[in-house]
Amino acid sequence: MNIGDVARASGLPAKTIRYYEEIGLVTPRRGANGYRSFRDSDLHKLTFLGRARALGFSIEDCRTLLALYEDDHRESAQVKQVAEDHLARIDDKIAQLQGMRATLARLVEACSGDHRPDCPIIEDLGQPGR
Amino acid sequence: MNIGDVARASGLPAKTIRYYEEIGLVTPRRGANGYRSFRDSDLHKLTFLGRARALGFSIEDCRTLLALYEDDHRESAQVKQVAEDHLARIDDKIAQLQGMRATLARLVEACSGDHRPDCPIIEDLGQPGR
DNA sequence: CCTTGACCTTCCAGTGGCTGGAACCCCCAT
DNA sequence: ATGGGGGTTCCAGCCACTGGAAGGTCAAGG
Repeated sequence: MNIGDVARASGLPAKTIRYYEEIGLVTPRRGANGYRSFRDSDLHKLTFLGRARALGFSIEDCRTLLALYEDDHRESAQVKQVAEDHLARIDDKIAQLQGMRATLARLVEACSGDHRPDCPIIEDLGQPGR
Repeated sequence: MNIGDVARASGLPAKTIRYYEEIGLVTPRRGANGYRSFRDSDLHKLTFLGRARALGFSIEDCRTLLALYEDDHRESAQVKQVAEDHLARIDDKIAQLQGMRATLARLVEACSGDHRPDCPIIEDLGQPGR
């Protein structure tokens, strides 16, 4: 399979696949013409990566998960640990965004949004604390 | 005021303040020794920026908001528009993260997390579709 | 006067995870 | 021979900083 084929099959852009090769996540062979030649196992890996990335795992997490994916002697506890850590980070992010959202929503609601310059949003941003 | 003073007062790292100067968000004067010399108005701007950034506004949004902050003839509708757009982006992000969270939490729960290799998380990631 | 140490300066490089573009090669159909 | 749709490499850029090196400045203490 050429890069275009695996791109279509995995849903990843060809550019991303080249990048993944560059950082050592996949190592396709090369044909006589210099083209990358992907095996089924490469496609599986790329699909795995696409899915893991879609769940927000970092590239380094993906590297770890991929190693576990390939390792018949993995312990599910290792996988679970990575996933739980990631889950905690997601929760942090959500909490942070919800904090912003709450403040912002309050300000937006308080702003008349008309032709006058008075604006609670600007006023709040001008305040040091909170 | 030197950069250290405004850094303490605004809560922004000195590095960040230099960066903000570089991209034209603040333009402190310079003393005879080459040191940046910040006026009160500069400090106000930096505080404003710190607050806006903490609410997740992009640098470009901050540039716009800062211009409105400085403009006595602004219309609050302009400010509100920027804030509402940002709010919508935050909501998108929260929704996306909650989607990830839901999937991930389900998988984590299903994983026994013991010494055996069988793992629903890895299995799910290995699946092409959702 | 000299040293120390805290402060300031600039410049360069790196982060994460791609993405766009230029310039070029390869292969097949017309 | 030509055109189009693959493929290749390499370089630059995105965002918003952050770290570090190498050096200049200033005030206090010995």
